[in-house]
Amino acid sequence: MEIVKESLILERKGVKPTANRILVLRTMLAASHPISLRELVMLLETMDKSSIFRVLNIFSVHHIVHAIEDGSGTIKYEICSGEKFCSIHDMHTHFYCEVCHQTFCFKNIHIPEIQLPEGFFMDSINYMVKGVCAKCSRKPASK
Amino acid sequence: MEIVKESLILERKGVKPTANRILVLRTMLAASHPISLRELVMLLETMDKSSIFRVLNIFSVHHIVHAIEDGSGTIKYEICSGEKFCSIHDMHTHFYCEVCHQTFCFKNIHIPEIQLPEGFFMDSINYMVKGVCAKCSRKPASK
DNA sequence: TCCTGTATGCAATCGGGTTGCATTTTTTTG
DNA sequence: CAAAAAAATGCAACCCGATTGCATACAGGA
Repeated sequence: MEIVKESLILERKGVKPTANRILVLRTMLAASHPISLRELVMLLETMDKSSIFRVLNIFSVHHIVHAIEDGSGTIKYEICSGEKFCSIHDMHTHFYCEVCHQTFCFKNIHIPEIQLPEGFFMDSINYMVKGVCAKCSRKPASK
Repeated sequence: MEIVKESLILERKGVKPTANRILVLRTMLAASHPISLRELVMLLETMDKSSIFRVLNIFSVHHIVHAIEDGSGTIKYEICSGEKFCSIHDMHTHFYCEVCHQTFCFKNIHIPEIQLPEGFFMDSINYMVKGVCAKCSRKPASK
């Protein structure tokens, strides 16, 4: 329950730990799923959307979070798992439920690797599965 | 070089072959890469954006094209390869070049399958690799 | 304390995607 | 074949997430 846990994370990645940045990081750590800018705006009433946006950008550059596109149209952000940076082997599969519009992390399902053609260099991979999640597939029509 | 090739494709998939739809389909067949609505608007000066948009939607529903999200922020559309519909096994890997902003199809690299957790059902998969393409990696700074 | 660079909030803008509605075109029907 | 109905299209407007310009607030160093 250290108060400064977030500060340490930020400093270790070379980001000055301002109050807002700690706030964003703490909120994202508490969230159990990849989170959108919109959600963060709702959760952080004290912060402006643009400030959150800029914090997320800084976090991305410094490999504190990475963006995932789940096909919902809005970008989701997720805390990087690796200490140094996110390598392919740290990346995992994501699942987007078309019913409840939630994005799930399958942390234990790593992305299968492929062999790229000559001359192509990889920066990141996104393995997105769309469908219906366990909860929504259980209750057919709960509108 | 059959004039009615596109018509046949459309009819086989249950879509009435109007002039505009044939036009869109022909343009997409001619394009060697997944194409965005924006590109289609530029290529098809006679058609309105909303009309192209609606044609693409109809095509999607009838499995003539499918949408892929390459992480560029704009949706790309690609002709379905399968006769009947696009199954997982028809799906292939895509590559988005962060330099030239083009999306490539690796038609011969099929998406490796994963095992979903209990209760999760799959509709579609997107396997997106981001990085630098062969052409852009050859010429370092050609701005 | 003063100065400088960074961080932040506010408001405006941008752009892709989408929709409402009137018009045109096609199909159906008498 | 003409009238009526249905489908397709174009135009303009709208929605909404993402992004930026700018003025202010703040932190750290001289």
